[in-house]
Amino acid sequence: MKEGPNIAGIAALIGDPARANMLQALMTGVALTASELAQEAGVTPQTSSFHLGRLAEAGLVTLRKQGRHKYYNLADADVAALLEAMSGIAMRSGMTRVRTGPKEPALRKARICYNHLAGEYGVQAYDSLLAREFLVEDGEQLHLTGDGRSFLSELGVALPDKETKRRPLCKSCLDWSARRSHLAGIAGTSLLSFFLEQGWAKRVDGSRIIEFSKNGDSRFHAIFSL
Amino acid sequence: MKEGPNIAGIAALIGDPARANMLQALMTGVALTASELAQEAGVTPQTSSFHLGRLAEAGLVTLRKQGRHKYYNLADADVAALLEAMSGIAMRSGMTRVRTGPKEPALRKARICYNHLAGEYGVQAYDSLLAREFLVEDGEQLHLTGDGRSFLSELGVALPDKETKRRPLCKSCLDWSARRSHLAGIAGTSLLSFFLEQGWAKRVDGSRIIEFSKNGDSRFHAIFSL
DNA sequence: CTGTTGTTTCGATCGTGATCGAACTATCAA
DNA sequence: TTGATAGTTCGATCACGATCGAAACAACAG
Repeated sequence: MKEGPNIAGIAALIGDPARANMLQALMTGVALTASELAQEAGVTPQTSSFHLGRLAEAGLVTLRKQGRHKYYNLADADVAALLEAMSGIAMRSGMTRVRTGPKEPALRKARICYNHLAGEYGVQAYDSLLAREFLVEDGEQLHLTGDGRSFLSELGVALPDKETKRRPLCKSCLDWSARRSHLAGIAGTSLLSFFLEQGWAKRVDGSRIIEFSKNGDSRFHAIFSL
Repeated sequence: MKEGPNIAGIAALIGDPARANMLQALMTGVALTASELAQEAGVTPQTSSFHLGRLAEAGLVTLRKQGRHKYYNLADADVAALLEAMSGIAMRSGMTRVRTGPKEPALRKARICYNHLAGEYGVQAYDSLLAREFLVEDGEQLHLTGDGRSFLSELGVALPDKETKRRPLCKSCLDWSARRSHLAGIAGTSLLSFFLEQGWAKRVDGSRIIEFSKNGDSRFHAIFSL
């Protein structure tokens, strides 16, 4: 009897602890199999299967089968952004899990968000590109300028020739820790890949933490100074 | 055993149909009493009280008592933004309520989001202010320029002298229908009030729809042209 | 003081949905 | 073929949380 989209539906979906754990695990950006996600959520494979079915049905995750495995991913950067936003509100509501480990500071510094770089490093890169007008904001639209394109290319960051509407080259994503935007979209993904390939940074075990080496850190700040 | 904020907590909170209805009702920006919200959600006052207690505890809503009434509001523009983002995903997931009424087009055109203007009109105003550099983006920060301030003042929009960190003058809010940003913050609130006071637009019953009069429409487009 | 209305607390009920055991279907490796 | 691993479907269980009746408390109007 009420107008509007069914908020409660997706919220209830994310509201289950097992599913929430799965989604958070997928925030690392890596594709995970059903059983890995079961492990991650602390449930048996059957229940995992049940939950993943619901998540896929709602379009929150996508899957591609490969042999006898099914690899799951977050459906979209939008979904990732939603989860980030929710993290932000959960944070300040004091609804942190009891054990707020020592990992958290590291998470604030640099972490992976779906498939791009977030945290202080992510925000700094974003602001730096913006300041030099390598990146321009136009409403919510975000565009890479000609200068910006050549800048990244010379650096060695791989970029596709042209962008489509479905997969925008640049996109801003809200950050729960810094309360600022950072770079998402294809360019964001490529940039993170670049850092990892150069060995300037690497992932920490199965968490979302990105750790910069001493060398990588100075390189990063040289390139993305303000 | 897991790091990070408890996403599942707030999601579960929003996931209950009754609470979701309440929150959506509060998206109109008006303060509502506990019994009005009970009506809105289709539950008895007791259950309403129960739910509101939980929502307030989690910091999703705030309340101020006035006599024997308790007026509830969304806690924050951030909460409103989260609900908007969720609407967006619920939309495209095809999780709309069975009866997708004729209201929806009107909602896309212009609607109230917490306490500011959203929809096509909101986006246009935002873009227009940005194009004339009355508004500048700086990361996620948003600033009103001197020109912008005098522009709005001359128009007749009331603005406070200075902004605090807690209540920023300008803020961008993501739009589920247009997938763009629109203006939130104090300036956004004042702007909407201005439209309503001038009689250029008015609310439709208890919904989120904002309806512009023929005169108001032409005035609006004259001011916020692109 | 006695009514009326708004809101809350308590207790009991009841339904929905998460969970797992068991059995079943795929895919691959010998 | 046999065996092993990944994933699913079915059915039954079980707990949590939403719900409401009854009764209390709070704020007002006579």
